[in-house]
Amino acid sequence: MNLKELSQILGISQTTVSRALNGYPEVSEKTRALVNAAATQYNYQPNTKARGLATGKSKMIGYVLPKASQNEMPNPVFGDFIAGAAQTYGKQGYDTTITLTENDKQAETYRNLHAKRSVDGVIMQAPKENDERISILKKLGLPFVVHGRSTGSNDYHFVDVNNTHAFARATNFLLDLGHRRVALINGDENLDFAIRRRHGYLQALEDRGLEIDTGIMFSSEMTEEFGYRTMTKLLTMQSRPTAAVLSSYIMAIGARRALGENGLRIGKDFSIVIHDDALSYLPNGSTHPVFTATRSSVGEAGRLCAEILLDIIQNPEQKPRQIILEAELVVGSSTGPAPKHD
Amino acid sequence: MNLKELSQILGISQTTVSRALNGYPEVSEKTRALVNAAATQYNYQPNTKARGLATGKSKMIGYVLPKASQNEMPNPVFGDFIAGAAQTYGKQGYDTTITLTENDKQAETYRNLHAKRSVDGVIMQAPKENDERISILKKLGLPFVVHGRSTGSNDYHFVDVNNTHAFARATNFLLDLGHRRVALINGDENLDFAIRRRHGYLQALEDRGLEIDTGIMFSSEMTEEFGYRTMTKLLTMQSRPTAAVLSSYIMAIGARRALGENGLRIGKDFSIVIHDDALSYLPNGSTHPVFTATRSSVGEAGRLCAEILLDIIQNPEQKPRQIILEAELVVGSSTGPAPKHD
DNA sequence: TTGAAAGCGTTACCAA
DNA sequence: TTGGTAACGCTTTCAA
Repeated sequence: MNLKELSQILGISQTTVSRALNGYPEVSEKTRALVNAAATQYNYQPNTKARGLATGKSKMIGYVLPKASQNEMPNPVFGDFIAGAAQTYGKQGYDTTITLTENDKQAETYRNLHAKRSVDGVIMQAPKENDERISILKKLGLPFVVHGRSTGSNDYHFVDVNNTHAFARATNFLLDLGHRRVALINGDENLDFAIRRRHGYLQALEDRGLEIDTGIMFSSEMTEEFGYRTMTKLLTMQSRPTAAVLSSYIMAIGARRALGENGLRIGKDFSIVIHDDALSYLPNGSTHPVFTATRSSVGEAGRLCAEILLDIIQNPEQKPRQIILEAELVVGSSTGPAPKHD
Repeated sequence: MNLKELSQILGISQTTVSRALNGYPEVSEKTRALVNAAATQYNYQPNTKARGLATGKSKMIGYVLPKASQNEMPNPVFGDFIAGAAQTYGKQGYDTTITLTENDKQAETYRNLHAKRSVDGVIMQAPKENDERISILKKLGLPFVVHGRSTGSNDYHFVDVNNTHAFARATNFLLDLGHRRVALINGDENLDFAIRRRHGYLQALEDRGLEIDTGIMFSSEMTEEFGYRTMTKLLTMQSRPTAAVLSSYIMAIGARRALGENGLRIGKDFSIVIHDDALSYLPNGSTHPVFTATRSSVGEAGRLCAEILLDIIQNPEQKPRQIILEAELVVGSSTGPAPKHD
């Protein structure tokens, strides 16, 4: 069923039918009622492409995912993120499209997306320092919102978590318990968020005048395996740490395994604090000893990104909206005082 | 840059330019070269909507996700699934669109997607028994491939894992070790895959004439929490099982925690076999003791679904292609013989 | 308040 | 081998 057919059935011009359906005020209530009834009856829905062509808008939001991060992106974090956003889009009649691309072809992908006019705006994720994608999007004039921040430029819209603060607090939490050697098990420090987390960790140590030991600071792709290997390594050190701050729940699972294998009990022999952006697989009211976690809701971030993006699509030329969310501190049962050690 | 502008620059008609770009044979090599050069130079990309309108194809594949399954879908499994597929789409110039919808409005969403002509085909996931979505998609004439199967009808394209076999084998594996009371910790048995897994488990027990005890068979949403609670419950039973088959890795993490808290060692005091569709966060060559796992690659399934879908979009009226993948059996180090018990 | 017609950027048909 | 033109299905301008 298309407009032409519908208007013929009704014996009214396409113009009027279109106007009635789109809520133009100049349509008489009588015809509007007629038209709406018929539209419902025949389940008429305007052809997306035709409408888009006529209006110059595609009503589509793009997400570009680099293939290289297949282990990183299509994980619970990304799922939560896009789920939070999709809801907002849906309400305003926008759809979501995902494009997978080579890691080094992201810029090109954005360019093409724009050239083909297939999206009205995009969300950019996982920025690096001085991320080139930002300048390209700016040059293209394609509306975009960044999830995260890219140190280096400042005039773009973003939603980020206060990673620095979250990690400073997490580290302080352990220092307050009396720990003096606290390890850092961080995500890939090519990414901006991991750099900030590191800063927070270092800041907390420096504030107390504690010595920095890069030998107990680790950074890599956030996998269970990396958590396991790193914790195993930590435990064999001669002057071994008594606590650690971890950059994701999945790494913590690996770390926990390593502790278990070495007969160490969490909170007794070794304390950890985990930061995770999602923790979505842990339902509320969980009996899980989350140890001590700082958690940020990536779903919330996704929703905020979506709202800002739709707003700037509809009225551009706003000055950058920049939102920094505070991570929530969840104190569980398993982080005890510093064990006596060495 | 659009066709008109490009053709004016070249001093050639739009028709010819379009033909050159689309590889029509009747274009002279000279003009084709000219056109291609100019297209590259100006980064001309045909407007998706205009092309779609003219050709009647949208070059879009739809994924409809029910909100209710926010804990279920936007998880590693879904991520892997869509990542595998997106690659195939990309190669053939298709894009992917995701629509989030209320759980009970999925049928409506498919209908609208079709009415708006915004997709050429869809992938359907997580079928129930006699899933109504299948009959609706058939009625609409919208090409679709199901990831999984829906007992009840048979004339549709699908890619599924042999869940029955995987679980029969997993159970037999434990029975072969001497276990006689093997528990089942399954996913939500409203879903077809979980029903099949249950069948496989029961089959293995029946084949040996063992008694079925529904008191040690559990089914719910697959979360760590459920794994923890269930295992805890199992361990307090007076005639407690000595082994269990688990329906996902995330539940196994919870189960492992329960075992640890009760001082039981996996493979010594209690054996488990895990089935998981993804295990993507466990890199290859992992030192992780996957215990014993049967694993199926959901990425592979995603790719196959994508290939079939593109094929039936291009030439419909094929008889149903139905692929059943065998899960891989990964034997780790931690599943020991049946512990002496009671 | 309604309608005719132009226009959005392609592809595809028919002539040349 | 090339070009003019209709058609895709909608919105929007202009007239009535």
